[in-house]
Amino acid sequence: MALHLYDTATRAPREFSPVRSGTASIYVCGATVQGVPHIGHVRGMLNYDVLRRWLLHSGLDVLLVRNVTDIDDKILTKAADAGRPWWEWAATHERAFEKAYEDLGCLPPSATPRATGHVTQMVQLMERLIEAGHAYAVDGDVYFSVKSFPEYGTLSGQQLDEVQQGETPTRGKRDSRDFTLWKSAKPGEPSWPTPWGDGRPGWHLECSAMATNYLGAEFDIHGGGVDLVFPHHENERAQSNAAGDGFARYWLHNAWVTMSGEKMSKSLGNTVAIPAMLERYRAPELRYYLVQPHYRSTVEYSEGAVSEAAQGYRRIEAFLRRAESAGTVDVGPVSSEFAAAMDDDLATPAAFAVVHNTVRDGNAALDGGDTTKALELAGTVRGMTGVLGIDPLSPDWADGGSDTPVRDALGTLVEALLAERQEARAAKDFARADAARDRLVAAGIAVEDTPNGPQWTVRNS
RNA sequence: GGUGGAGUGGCCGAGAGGCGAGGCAACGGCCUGCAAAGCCGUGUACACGGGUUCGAAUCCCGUCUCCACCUCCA
Repeated sequence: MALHLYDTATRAPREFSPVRSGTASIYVCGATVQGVPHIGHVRGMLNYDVLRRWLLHSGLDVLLVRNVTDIDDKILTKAADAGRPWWEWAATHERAFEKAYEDLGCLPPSATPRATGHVTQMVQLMERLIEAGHAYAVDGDVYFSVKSFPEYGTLSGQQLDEVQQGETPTRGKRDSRDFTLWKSAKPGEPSWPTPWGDGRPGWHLECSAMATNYLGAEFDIHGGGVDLVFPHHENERAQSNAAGDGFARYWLHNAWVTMSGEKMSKSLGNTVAIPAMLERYRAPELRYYLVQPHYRSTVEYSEGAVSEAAQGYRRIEAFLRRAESAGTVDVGPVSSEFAAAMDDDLATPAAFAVVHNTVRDGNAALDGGDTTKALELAGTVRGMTGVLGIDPLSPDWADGGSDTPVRDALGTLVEALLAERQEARAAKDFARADAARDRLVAAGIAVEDTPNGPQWTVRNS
């Protein structure tokens, strides 16, 4: 079975076949860098990271472009409120987003273009649109003429006559539904020169210009959150197709993270910031939580659900650690059930079920002394969790070197207490043995007796 | 008003006409000095009311509730 992806434009899964054989090109709408990343932002990007890993695993070369909207009304407003330069505000939050993505194991994009760096491409696109009669300039503003493009609305299923019109009708528009490509300069705001006067980019235009600049006039996949379907992606598609570009062949949209049933968003103030989450959970645990549900299903955030997910991750991790003490665990091939699940529109819930079934079989093999089989199963678990980006044995999650002296010191102390406990156990002085274990547990260290002697781990939550 | 999505066992979360995904929690068993981990076992859930069918959580009709987009949003 070949990979099928659900395409918003056709409302059905379609077999994936790339424009250029051997290469998959993906454009994902990245963040408007105006604030701190929350788990909703990251959830979407994680979904595309899993898609990318699966495409890579399938033998394709993958180009993934994730843009940065670094100029926008909100950035200007918030920076002004904070008394900071707009460009500094944007750069600061861009770094915060980059860090969150990186911390959670997103592979680095092929490019992360910023809107402010692509004004030339935007001007060129507007020139083409104006020439073709799809756009017009009025007093320094440039608008896209919605009526000039009959297919407008087909991506989102909106009927043009039913589209509610914006509350603030801009004068100069020929039709109130026309959308802004370029905004004329206002006093005190940053601006760039164009043939129609100084101004700054409209949101929709920048994505069209950047996507085609890096991926070509026609590329494979355009992704983003469901909220972007209309108007953002509808507008992008209209602009680019009207200008004669084939643009995206598949439109993917990920669902929300909600909290108490409502969309997590800055305006509602119900966000859970990534840095705060990473203080309480390890990155792969949080990633497990966000990647296990299907990408088109809403995830209802709750503290309990995250810690349950963390438990699930630890089950996989514990199996691989057990296997490691029995022999070398190399990354192996994924199972056919896993591949079938991933090919079915990235059915990660089914893929996780396969992983857990394999873990169970692997644990049973270890219990039964069948080391060869156990190591083989552990290898496939690594292969599968690698595709999901949560391989517990991946160097990505290894502790940094900075706290190595601390760990060594801790290890020495723990080993000393464990030695004392072993001594007491050997002497059948179980009260003293348990006292030693209790001291460790109280300090947050779990002790497990294994055929290879006692093992200890720091329990961080 | 238009468009799209959702209501599943104690919890999370899949599935989509028949054989109870998977995880977490719980209980029993094995193992263990005791634990922990692991393995084995235990659950008849699909918003409500009708209908179709040998058979429905899955199809049809109706009802209720919730969410999202149409303004910035992953």
